[in-house]
Amino acid sequence: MEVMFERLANSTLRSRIAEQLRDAIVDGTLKTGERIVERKLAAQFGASLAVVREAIIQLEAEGFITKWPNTSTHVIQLSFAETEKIFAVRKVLESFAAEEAARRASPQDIESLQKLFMEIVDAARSQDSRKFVRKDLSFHEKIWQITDNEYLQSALRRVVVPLFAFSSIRVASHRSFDLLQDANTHLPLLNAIKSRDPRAARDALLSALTLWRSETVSVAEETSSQK
Amino acid sequence: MEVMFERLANSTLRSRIAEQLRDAIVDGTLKTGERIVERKLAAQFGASLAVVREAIIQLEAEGFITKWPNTSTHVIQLSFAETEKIFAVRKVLESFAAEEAARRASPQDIESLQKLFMEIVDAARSQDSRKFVRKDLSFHEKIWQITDNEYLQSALRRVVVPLFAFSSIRVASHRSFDLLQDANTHLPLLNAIKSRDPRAARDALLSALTLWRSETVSVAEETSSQK
DNA sequence: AACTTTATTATGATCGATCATAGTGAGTTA
DNA sequence: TAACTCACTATGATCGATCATAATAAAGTT
Repeated sequence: MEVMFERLANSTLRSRIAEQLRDAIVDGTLKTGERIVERKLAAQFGASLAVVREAIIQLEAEGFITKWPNTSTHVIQLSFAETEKIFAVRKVLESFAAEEAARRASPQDIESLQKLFMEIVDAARSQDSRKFVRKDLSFHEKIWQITDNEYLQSALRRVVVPLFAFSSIRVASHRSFDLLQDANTHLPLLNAIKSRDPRAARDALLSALTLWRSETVSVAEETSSQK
Repeated sequence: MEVMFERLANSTLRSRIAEQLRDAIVDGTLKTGERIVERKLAAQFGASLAVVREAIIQLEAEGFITKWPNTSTHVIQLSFAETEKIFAVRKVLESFAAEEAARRASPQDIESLQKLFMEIVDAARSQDSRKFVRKDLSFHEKIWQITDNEYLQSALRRVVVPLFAFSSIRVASHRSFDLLQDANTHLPLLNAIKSRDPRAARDALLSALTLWRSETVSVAEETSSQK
């Protein structure tokens, strides 16, 4: 008899450390611009400096961390201008992803998108901002995944995910009313994908992006002033 | 008196090792799919295992190297399907970059693009395939750089540069006739940017891409058969 | 002979220690 | 007081050694 087992957790120590750090940055546990001290992290993880450094180097290449050689290491800090540039790229990439997703989504895909959407709404209702940001990101990542194009996914991850580090700041400072409203900005996109309409998906994504952009940019302006 | 000095070369050992490896992969010195043994590299570079590993991890995140945890490390090997996916993303990203470059190119930018184009032609004439590939890539990178959008640049690097590892295979196996012809496929794009016509730049890029795609894909088909 | 089990080895993963740099602050000189 | 020099310290960069895994070869079992 063939029993099904869950895939084992990320094998190497490095990848697990990288994952934890990435999550912490995305959900705001590690704040934008915050200094990272390799030795401290190593002590916290109970791991050697070497693995932690390897994880950090990986995250640097993924765009979450900035290293100043021989000086210091920080969580990325996006300026206003940088945020604008990211959104310019995001527009191009994610609208393509939305189109593709609308073309290729299977019933299961749509089901799990639907589920993720409801989890976003739940998180909004319960004012759990960390969960909100994580589910929000999961929703987007699911769309990227539906495209079945790993390169599109990885480019989007590289470019878009760091933005969520800002989201978590914004989101944490708002009231539940705003969260719910924000959650609902995902609905038109979800519906367009449901009805497998690439054009509509593209349009829905683009108009939602305009909204998200202005929200994010305003946070970037505030935080960048603290140098 | 104030003397001008050149910026010193890449500071850290790791970054220099990463750079050398990247170049070697791009110009075909390290072949597609080839196994990489960390210890051997460390010995060759006269450096410790740790730094070499750090460089490798960085290059993995950049898409040049694949690590099989606890098993082995290889230069990327793109399958036919993967190449197709990359070109789908490249189309979206690089056409945007071409547009932007046409909008923003300064006279100096255009001059150095022109220069790079001539260097491509030179390399083609002298049948120096390594140089050809490197200059070809430099030409594209220059365009990306003109966009003044680091995120667009890094996404393009991540997605497109690994393709050049294939180019070097293709290019090395052809006769000079083809190299020259290939060099000239860049001309319409150059001209469109020169005349600052975003629309034309986009079109030129897209039609050249169709060509490059079919060339690259054919190599991917050959090499992927070797497992 | 075919198949399983057990050394052996190659090599990736991790560690603890050391080196090197850049920022800090005490001391020194003008 | 200001500016410069020089330890000192924090911490990133690098190293050499060891651990752990997976592929391979050898030995054993049926």
